[in-house]
Amino acid sequence: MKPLSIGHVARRGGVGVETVRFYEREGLLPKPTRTLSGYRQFDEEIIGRLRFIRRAKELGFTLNEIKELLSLRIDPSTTCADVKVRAETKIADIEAKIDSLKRMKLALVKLTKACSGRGTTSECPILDALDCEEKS
Amino acid sequence: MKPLSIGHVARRGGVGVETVRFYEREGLLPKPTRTLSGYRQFDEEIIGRLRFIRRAKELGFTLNEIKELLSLRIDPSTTCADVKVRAETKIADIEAKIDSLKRMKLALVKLTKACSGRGTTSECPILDALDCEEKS
DNA sequence: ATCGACCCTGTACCATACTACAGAGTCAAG
DNA sequence: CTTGACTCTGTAGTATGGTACAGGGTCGAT
Repeated sequence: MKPLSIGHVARRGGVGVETVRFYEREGLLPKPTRTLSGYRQFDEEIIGRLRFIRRAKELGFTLNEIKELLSLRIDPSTTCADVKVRAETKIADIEAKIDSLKRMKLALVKLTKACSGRGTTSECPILDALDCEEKS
Repeated sequence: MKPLSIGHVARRGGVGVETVRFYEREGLLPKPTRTLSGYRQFDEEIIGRLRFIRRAKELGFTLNEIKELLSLRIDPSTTCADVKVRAETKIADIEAKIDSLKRMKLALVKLTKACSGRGTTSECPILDALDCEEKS
């Protein structure tokens, strides 16, 4: 296998060159070997790793969580169950976010329903609700 | 009305002193008058404004959006309908976020269902799915 | 030999919403 | 008059996930 330049792996992994260097700094990618002139030399599997990162990001994992997933995979003593736990934790996180957003939405919907859409801002129930007079 | 110190409005508004100064810098609060020695002098209504900001944040508005809401309220030519449009836009934003999170969750649930939780990471369907072999 | 495309490091910057100082001045109570 | 609580400005740091240079060096083709 001939080594690939950073530009190559970036293109094929669907990220920018700067992003590859950023991931390397952050420990998501191993330190690659270098040519005599200092150029990074990657091999094919790094492209898979970049795609892994992209997919995990799409699933809502942060870079730190992805780093953990990657280290789980590398450590031979971890089991499939360990990975499953991470995924389940992430599902719970996502559910909590969804609930919170639903509550926000409900509150806003209530406000817009109360609002006729007519008149000036001085009689706007939306702003009034946010105002929440100190009197109370 | 006697003027209030920054510490007072911060406590009563439910935020920190630094946050009040930050909001002032960001244009969410008007520049207060000062004592001869340079201390800020707020009046009661600022506490309401701080609560307005807190509530709007809870509803998912960013500080920039809140700044707009506040300026809408101040500008006498804007109508209640203008505010309603902002609220409806925010509802649509929130719905989009919820949908995106639901898709993430679904994908993760599928993966965890495929995963027996037994065996080593080399046979983990979750990691495999993220891997997405280059062969394909 | 020269040109453009690529690569290197290091630093600074984007948005978001604060938070944490340092180092100084002020105010009110005892 | 001292002490402690409070305030001031200005700067820098937090986490997140990068992006954008500047100012160089290198590689391959012509």
